[in-house]
Amino acid sequence: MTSEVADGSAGAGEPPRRATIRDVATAAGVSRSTTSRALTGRGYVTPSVRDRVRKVARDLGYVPDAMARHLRQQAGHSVGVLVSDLRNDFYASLASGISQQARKRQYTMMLTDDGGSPEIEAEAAEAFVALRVAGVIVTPLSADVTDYLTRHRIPAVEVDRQFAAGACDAVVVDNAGAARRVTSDLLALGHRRIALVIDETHWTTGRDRSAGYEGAFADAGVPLDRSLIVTAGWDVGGALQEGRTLLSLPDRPTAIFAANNVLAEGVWRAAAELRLDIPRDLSLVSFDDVPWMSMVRPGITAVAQDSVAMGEAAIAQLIERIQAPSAPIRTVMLAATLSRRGSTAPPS
Amino acid sequence: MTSEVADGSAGAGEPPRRATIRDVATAAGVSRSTTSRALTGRGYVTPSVRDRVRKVARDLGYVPDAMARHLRQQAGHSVGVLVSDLRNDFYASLASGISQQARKRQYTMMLTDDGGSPEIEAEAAEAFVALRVAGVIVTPLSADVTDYLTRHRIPAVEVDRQFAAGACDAVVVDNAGAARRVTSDLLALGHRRIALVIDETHWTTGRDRSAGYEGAFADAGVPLDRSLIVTAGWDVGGALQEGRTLLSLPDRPTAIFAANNVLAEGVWRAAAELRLDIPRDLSLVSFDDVPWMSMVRPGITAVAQDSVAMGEAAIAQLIERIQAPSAPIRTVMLAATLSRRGSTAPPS
DNA sequence: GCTCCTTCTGGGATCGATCCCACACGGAGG
DNA sequence: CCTCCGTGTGGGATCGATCCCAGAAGGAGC
Repeated sequence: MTSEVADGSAGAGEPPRRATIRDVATAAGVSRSTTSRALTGRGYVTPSVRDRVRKVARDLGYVPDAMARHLRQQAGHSVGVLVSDLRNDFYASLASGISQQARKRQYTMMLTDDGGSPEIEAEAAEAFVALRVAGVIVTPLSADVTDYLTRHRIPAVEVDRQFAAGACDAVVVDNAGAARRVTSDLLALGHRRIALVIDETHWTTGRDRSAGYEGAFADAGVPLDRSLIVTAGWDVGGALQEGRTLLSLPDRPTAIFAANNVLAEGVWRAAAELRLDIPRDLSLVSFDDVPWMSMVRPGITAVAQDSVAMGEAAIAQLIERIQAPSAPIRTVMLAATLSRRGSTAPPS
Repeated sequence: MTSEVADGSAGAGEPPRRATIRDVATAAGVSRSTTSRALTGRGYVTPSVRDRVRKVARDLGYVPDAMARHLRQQAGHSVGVLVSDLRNDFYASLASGISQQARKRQYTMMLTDDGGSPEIEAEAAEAFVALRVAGVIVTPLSADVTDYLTRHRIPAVEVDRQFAAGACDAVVVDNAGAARRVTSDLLALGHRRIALVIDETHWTTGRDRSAGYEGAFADAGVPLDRSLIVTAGWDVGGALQEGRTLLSLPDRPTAIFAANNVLAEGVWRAAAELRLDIPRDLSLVSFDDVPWMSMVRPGITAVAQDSVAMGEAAIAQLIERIQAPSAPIRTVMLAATLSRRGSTAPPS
């Protein structure tokens, strides 16, 4: 970024073609081959020639065409990233972690936000194939994505959710363990009517988190009331709606475990609307520790996933897969930590 | 994404080359030219041939190589996006808006998060040039980026901040007007010691927001105490530190205007630490309305920028620029709205 | 003097898709 | 019968960079 672009002459009308390796070669008085060797550093070049070529390239503002290079080398140097919703703090910081690590490894990142739509997810996957990305990191909405990418020999890593278990590398947190732990804590405080507000229970994160919740009941020998497991979709509005219903029941739950930050926001807003005091009238715990949870009074106890670390782990896994395409498939499970705050108390 | 990838035969060992247009042509029994015309829809093809070619392509799982296509056409179909910090809600939803609009227009998005570092910003710009993106949308850290891109004939649009005024298209909100409005409101409530906590005051957003703040004092004929203008950097920690200092002064301000959501978070946390009651002990207003501001009690009055709309406007502007490279340069200014909540009151 | 090796350079093919151009075919019109 | 035009198809050049290979130049060793 330090040098000037070649600009023909001072006039204004000339076609402002961008400098190619041919221009550099001509200006330096050597062949294209030599120029290429001088710039990439691969192969023999006399030092003096190398320096001259490099200087000329800089003076011309030459930037090699990544398209042409990758076409020839049959391997791109970008990673595709496909997340569900950038406006959700969790995905945003995941993307942020991936972006930083990718850059450190000299990869550029192509990011798409599928908004939870499988059609858009499929389109994005096709775009990644067309662009010949080196690999893809995805928070999948179905098993199709990684299946499709794998058929096209593009390494893929599933993050957060895991659909193609055993068929694709993955980086997840210990959803079941963390869910069991927070539920056990609520049971130990004396709660019995503990609701689970969750997006869905058939897929991976939802399945594991609800399994952990159920497991805690089993551990404690407390019978489970399945009517307290409510699926609330993927937006704050839905969770708000479900929260209102749940908290208006004659025998409303004394505690709620919200399975992610969006659901927690909805439930929290519902409780605020109904003027329920946390934790006196309601204990609330959440998955995904996001900033607002330590700002509201009382703070919300939450399972913290280190999303930046997840992004890093995903990139690391992807790079290994690119370098060793036939190494055994691996699932990395990260531990989750618990941020205890003031949103839980014994039932009154 | 519906079809299978060609897989030679049932065996395992064959080199799994990906299908090219040549394979499609051979399988359909026509030439590459005809195949290209059939698939792109440009030029004459007999309908029966067209359909046959398309079917063959689908059966083979053929996905055209975007690298090769763009190399030939000398024009990429991705837009580069460069934002400061994805973990900040404002930039994340900006990116989200851009992503959605870009996809609608059949562009893919290359996103980089520069973390506030001009070096990374410069690197990213160079990567965009190398990738021959069709255009770039950037929240600039210096005038260099758009200058560099412009020299390389890559259309660029500055969003949020504006460095290269007059040299580059831009989409901004009415920072000065909105800042003046909220400051006037505070003055009208009777506040006189109103602090401004801001990231910096020399660049565009900071300059305009502080100009609005100062303008309101001038309008009201109230003298300004410049010691109450504090620059607090770009992270929550810095703002927290400055907030502590400011709020521990013997004659501490009765109101604070935080110039963005990160600064507001820091100030809010400082006030909470010092057990100051909002709005009784301190009135607080902010720029950037993010979810937590409507969750804490009382809610924080904030200037709301519609970041999704900003993203849309930026893409629209960029596409126009791509289509008309020499049209007059334009700055689009969006209005900001005010979300009034309970965080302000007359000084006690 | 001859071979052999190392160092260095340039020519041309290559990646995959597009697109210009030449040409073939068949029917209409003079 | 010959030309002209519209329709449809294939051959080959092209985009920009890389890389294989041939070969030149120069020094060492026998």
